[in-house]
Amino acid sequence: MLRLTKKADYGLMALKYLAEHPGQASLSAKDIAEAYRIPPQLLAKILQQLAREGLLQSHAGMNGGYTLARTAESITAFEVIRIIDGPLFITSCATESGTCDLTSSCTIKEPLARVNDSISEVLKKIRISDLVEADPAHVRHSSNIQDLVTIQDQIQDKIHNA
Amino acid sequence: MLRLTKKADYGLMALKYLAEHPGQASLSAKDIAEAYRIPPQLLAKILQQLAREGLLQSHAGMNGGYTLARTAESITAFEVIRIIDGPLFITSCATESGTCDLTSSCTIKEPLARVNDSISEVLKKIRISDLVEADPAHVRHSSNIQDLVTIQDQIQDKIHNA
DNA sequence: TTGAATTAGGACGAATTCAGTCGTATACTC
DNA sequence: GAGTATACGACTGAATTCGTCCTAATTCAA
Repeated sequence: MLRLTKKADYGLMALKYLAEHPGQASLSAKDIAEAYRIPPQLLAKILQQLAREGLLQSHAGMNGGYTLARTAESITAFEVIRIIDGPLFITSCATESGTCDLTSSCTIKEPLARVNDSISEVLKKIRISDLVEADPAHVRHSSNIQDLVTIQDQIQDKIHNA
Repeated sequence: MLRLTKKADYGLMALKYLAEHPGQASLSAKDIAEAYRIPPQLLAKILQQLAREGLLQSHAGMNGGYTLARTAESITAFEVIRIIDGPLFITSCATESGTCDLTSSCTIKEPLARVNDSISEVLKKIRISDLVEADPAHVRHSSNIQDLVTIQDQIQDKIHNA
């Protein structure tokens, strides 16, 4: 099925929310959880992870909470997913270095490693700021996303004409 | 983690194996399972699924087994994965039509739906025949894969120069 | 300085998904 | 009919994911 975990989803949503409310003082896990109806304690742990990895700045105590530690433009979906879900491997046997550590019997992995890379690259192009502007009515005009769509078309054409 | 299930892996491996042995009469699930040290009964079910969906031609009885129902060039990794793992959704709430069926609270989904599309496209470019020629030493010259890599570079450039 | 709000984080359990097995029926070949 | 396969549903155990609970530690403010 190749899907993100809910945690990663929640993490992206939370970062988006923070990016949407830049003026305010820090927002608590509870605030964000209520906004999206996410289990608060679960979200809390996700935010802690993101803070530990330097994506968020945390602030304990009264009126505490989280703020983005970096700009929304500089945080990619790839980073977020990687922090929350761990390294992304499409195959079940690949290692971080890119090769398969099973027996030589599995030779499928080489091309799939490339798929893996492609997915990574796509995710690296998606920034938190892209999520913010992603109002369904206007998303087609979002520059970065549009780039991806365009290039997707190029791929189509290229293969088609091959 | 965003990974394929073992079943999908096994399915791809089996198809690759069949594509590599075109001359022979049909190969049994047991034959293939032994070649890759996969649990035979598990592989059997996977092959049954693929046969049901028209990717394989099955043949019961003595000297029976499976053969590719279509050419290795015409079967894509996307199809295989979809048949085995079901529709591929990167988000946990997306529907087959592409939109999110949760409350409006989750607005992340639009851009991620595009990621989803991108991944699908990449997987559609990988054909079983690509797996066959994917000897590590020569994979870089495999035309189709090379296309992907090249286009990936184009994406890099395009974004970089934006 | 006390108390409420908040982050930090470990331990745990429930729910779901995945992997693999078993048993039985059916089809085909010899 | 015997032997070899596929077909397929039911089931179990393992792994993963999801979510909760509990207990600190931190910070602010009255």
